[in-house]
Amino acid sequence: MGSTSQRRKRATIHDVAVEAGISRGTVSRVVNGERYVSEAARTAIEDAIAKVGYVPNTAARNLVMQKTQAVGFIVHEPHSLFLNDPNIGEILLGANASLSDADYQMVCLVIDSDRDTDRVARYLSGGFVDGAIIVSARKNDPITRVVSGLDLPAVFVGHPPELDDVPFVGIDNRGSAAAITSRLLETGRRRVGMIAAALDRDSGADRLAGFTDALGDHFDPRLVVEVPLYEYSAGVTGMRELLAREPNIDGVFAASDAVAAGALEAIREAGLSVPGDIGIVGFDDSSWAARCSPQLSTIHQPAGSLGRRAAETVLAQLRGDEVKLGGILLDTPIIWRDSA
Amino acid sequence: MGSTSQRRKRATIHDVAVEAGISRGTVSRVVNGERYVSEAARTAIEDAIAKVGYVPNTAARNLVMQKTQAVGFIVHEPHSLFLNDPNIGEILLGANASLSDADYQMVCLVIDSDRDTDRVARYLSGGFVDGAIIVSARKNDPITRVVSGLDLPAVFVGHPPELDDVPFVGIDNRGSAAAITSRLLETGRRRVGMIAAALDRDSGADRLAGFTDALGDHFDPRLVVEVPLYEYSAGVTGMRELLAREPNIDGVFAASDAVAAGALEAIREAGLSVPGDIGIVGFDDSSWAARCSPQLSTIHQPAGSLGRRAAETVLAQLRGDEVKLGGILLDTPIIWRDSA
DNA sequence: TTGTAGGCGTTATCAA
DNA sequence: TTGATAACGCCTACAA
Repeated sequence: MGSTSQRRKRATIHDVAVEAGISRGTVSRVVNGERYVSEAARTAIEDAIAKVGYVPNTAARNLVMQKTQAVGFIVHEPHSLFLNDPNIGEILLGANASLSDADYQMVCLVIDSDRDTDRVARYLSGGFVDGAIIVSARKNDPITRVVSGLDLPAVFVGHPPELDDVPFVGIDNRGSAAAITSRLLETGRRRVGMIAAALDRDSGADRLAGFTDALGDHFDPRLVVEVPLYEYSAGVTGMRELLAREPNIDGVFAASDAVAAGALEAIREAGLSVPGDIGIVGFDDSSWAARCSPQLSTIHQPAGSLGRRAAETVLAQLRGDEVKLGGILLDTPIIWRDSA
Repeated sequence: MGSTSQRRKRATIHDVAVEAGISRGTVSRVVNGERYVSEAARTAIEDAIAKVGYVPNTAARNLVMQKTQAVGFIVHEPHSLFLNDPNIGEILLGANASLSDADYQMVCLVIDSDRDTDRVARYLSGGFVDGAIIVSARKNDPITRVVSGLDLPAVFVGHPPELDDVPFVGIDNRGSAAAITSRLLETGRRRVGMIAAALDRDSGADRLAGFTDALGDHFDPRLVVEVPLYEYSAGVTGMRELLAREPNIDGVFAASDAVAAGALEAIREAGLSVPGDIGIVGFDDSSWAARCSPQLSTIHQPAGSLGRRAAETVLAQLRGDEVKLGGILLDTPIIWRDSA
């Protein structure tokens, strides 16, 4: 028993016109709800539409209208990050909300291999979308090249590496990191270290820089351990390493909440207490933060707002508004809870 | 300083043809790498393409080719679920992998409101995709109606409510739930309860049914507490309730790993130990499972494979192959760890 | 208020 | 090997 039920050809405006005995022009008017259509014609056409099961072919419409009412949301992340990053989902939802309000369809394109990169580049070039929101671009990214070559209205979430004259929305990772580190210092901790992650990316490097800023003369490179990704497991190993290097450590800035959660685990397994023995702070204010015990003191990353602002920025470009190049930085309040 | 750099009109095949002094037909052949083009013509055209910055308009191509090489991946979930469900991401990646191999573009459409539903329905009808993969359809879902009205090649992930004669790929929630409950029973637990979640969905209802099956005569409705979603916080409250109803409970089947993780927290806060006092098992084998302490005994849900199989199923339909209606059920091995 | 016809950017058929 | 030319399905002046 197969599903081979003759896939019948889709009805076109022409079919409707024939069925209703009225010209295609008028059918088109009815479909698009325009004025100047007689009641008689309208009902006849509506009947015909129902009868032949007509549904407009948007691709054809786009071709003639030269626009698609769609915006691409491009996520370029390796598996593990895409699945674990607590922010991407919120950014996506925020962007979708704004786009949806403006009656634009968000089309999410996932890049997970070089083949994907090429195909997405083609897709973008193909005129399927009127604009693009790009999350976590890489340096020397073909996508970036395509976008600027086409001068497709686009906005980046996070500072695109090596690109300064493009609109982007992000946060001040460095300043935020410095702020929460200072706050941690103010609680009287003397030996504070950092589990730095993702140093190959702006966010990671900036958070480390902020940490360094805040420590000033007290900065001790031995108290910084580097891990590859913003991951729970990286937090565990990172913290173990830190403890090995400096058993008397009493404060830790983890590069993200997930890392902090892992660190908590390592501290617990070492028989130490938080915040008693060690004060620890994270970054993101993701669901990890409230779920840990004790709950994490952290930096709030306004992921939903990032998505919304990004969407609004491309929408503005689409409208033809002036858009300021360079970054829009959103606020990142410190959320002080129990872990420090 | 605005970004108002005259968005110049995109070059078309026609422009290239004029520039190269050759007909559009030949240009098209070059673009599509066909044979029977003289070297001279080819290089002339390639130069012209580079000169005018030509990039094919895929929308136009699709119109005439009557296909798009794209498949929609439709996620219909409320915010919190979409962000927290550990499976969706893996399903998406699995589907993308298969689609990518077949040189299809996956376009992910997120439905987050009624407006979204309508727009996605339009998008699907619009001829932008050749097929669709639908995750977590609702009963009486407009999307489902559109898909079947269009008879667009489609496959569901999970059993679509009230629909039996459509292809879908899923797992045997009921059997799996019964299996792990039995396994828990075999460890000698006498008072075992369940934190049942998402009973308004097939997966949730089936897991409860499986639990009931396994318990047989020993089933005690007082030991089942219902929570709305597969969430950590639901696990915390659910477990507290269970403990309140039956302080001597010594076994728990949580409807998902996230729920189990929450239950662990509630058990800890009650001063009880796992697996000493209470044995607990989960469902999903998501990242929660390995992250808990003790690590969770659970059912492995093959999310990546679900995505791949789903993609292969629509790809098969696209090829015109016979596709068996009804479900393909994937294996769900028990992963026995430390929590029971 | 309605019909006609041209064009959107490609591909594909068929002569040349 | 190449060039016309007709679709593809739709919108939109323009004319009636």
